[in-house]
Amino acid sequence: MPLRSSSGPVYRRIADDLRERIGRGEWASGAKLPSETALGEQYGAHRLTVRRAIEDLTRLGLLHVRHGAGTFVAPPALRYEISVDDPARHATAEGVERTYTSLGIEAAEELLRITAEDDTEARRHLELRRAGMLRIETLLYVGGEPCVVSSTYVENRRFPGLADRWDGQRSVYDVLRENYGAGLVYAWRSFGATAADADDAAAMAIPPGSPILLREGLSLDLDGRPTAYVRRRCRGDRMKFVLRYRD
Amino acid sequence: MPLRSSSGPVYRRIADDLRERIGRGEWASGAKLPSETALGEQYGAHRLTVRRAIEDLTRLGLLHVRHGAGTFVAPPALRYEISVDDPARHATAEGVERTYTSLGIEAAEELLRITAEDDTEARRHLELRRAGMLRIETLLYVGGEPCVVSSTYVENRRFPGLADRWDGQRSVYDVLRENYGAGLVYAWRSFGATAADADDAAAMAIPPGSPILLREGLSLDLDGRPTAYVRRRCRGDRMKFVLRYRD
DNA sequence: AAGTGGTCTAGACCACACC
DNA sequence: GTGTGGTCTAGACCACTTC
Repeated sequence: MPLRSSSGPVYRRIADDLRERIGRGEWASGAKLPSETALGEQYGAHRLTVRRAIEDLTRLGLLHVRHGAGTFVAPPALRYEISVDDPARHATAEGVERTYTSLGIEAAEELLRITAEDDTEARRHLELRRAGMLRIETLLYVGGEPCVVSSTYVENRRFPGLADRWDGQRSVYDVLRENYGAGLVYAWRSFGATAADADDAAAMAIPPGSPILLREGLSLDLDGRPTAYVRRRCRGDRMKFVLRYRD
Repeated sequence: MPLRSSSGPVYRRIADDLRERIGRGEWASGAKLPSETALGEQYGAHRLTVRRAIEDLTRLGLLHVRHGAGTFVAPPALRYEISVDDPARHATAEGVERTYTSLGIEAAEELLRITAEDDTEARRHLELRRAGMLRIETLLYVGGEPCVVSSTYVENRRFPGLADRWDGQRSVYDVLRENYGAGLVYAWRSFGATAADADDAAAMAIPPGSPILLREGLSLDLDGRPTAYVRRRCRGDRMKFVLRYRD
């Protein structure tokens, strides 16, 4: 099989060709591609060269690879749209889980771990003069898939015994509110993009390096004191935040 | 040199070790690492295995590779913070360039091309019953670096001769306003994450697969008719959008 | 010209999924 | 067990930067 695009490295020409063949419908959504070895024979290229093309298309979200099973055409990315438009509605910081379920999206939050771990960014935002933070890590399943890893940082001495009072069933915000009487409102949220590190990748069952939507935020207590800094890492192919100005 | 972390693939252990050595200050920010071959000898691994580790760290933004010159420790990512908090201030859709310069950030927009190219997403948002769109592609330099690739879609027949009236010096929105009297306001904007494809990578001088912050938006004319759909692809290591609720 | 990263091939072995 | 992807080595040649 001759490769059409005449210039550039072989792996790119293979990627372009695979892309076109998928676009033409040669393999339907969810269908299994030939093995890497077989594709290598088709293109007259080594398996590793084909592999490089497949890796690139995987990061772009066009393919999905399952170890031992095969390489598949990824279904069109279904992105959950989360509205962040109405400051009033979001003045009260609520848990991620509720953010989704209130939109009619099936979601469940799981507590991964609570550790005493300092983070320079968190410390800066919480305006702490000395160390001593708790990091609460949770994993959010959306539509049955692990999609969001959250790290919430709070000052340790403001929430003594927090780890023990956790039943794993309530959101971070609810626990802070109910056990410590801390009312929380958002100060700001931010949106960025980064790559999945090994931990993110393992937690969300995606290849390392996959696009991640980085969602940070700071919550204040009712006295206006910085209280909780959260850093969420969301699967880029599943999440989307929308800011509506008018209909 | 023995590798510390005892489990997992070699390339990950090398990546972890390099990360730690950078953290310890063995190489300062901007400093040049040993060549891939030399690192391979240090770790007793093949050059390609080292290379895999370097690729991962590059996507994470810790390293920066220059073909023919070497591998360098990337300076801490400087992210430009763009406020999207005040709907009133942004009611009038303005060009990207002005968004940045009004924040005191050096920015310059360059017209790449105008083509007649249909896009199903754009067509849906613009609510067009039939094909016939213009795609205006621009590249925004921020702080001297190419950081944002924008595609703006408008209905062709609403803006006849648009390509000819372009002097390349004004923003898309200004051209639409001044030449066609189209007042524009934002309807919504959205934030997502994806990977750089080959085109994005070439335009912004980043490796393919790098994290990209995807910023879409729809503008309406004063009659409330969908008029311009824009899709911006921003370097994930340079951009950050902030939504402020209160100080 | 020398050094560096970019690409490609060849072949091997391992880990996992499915039958 | 068989087939699939995941990792690793060996060695080659090319393209680019730097001198």
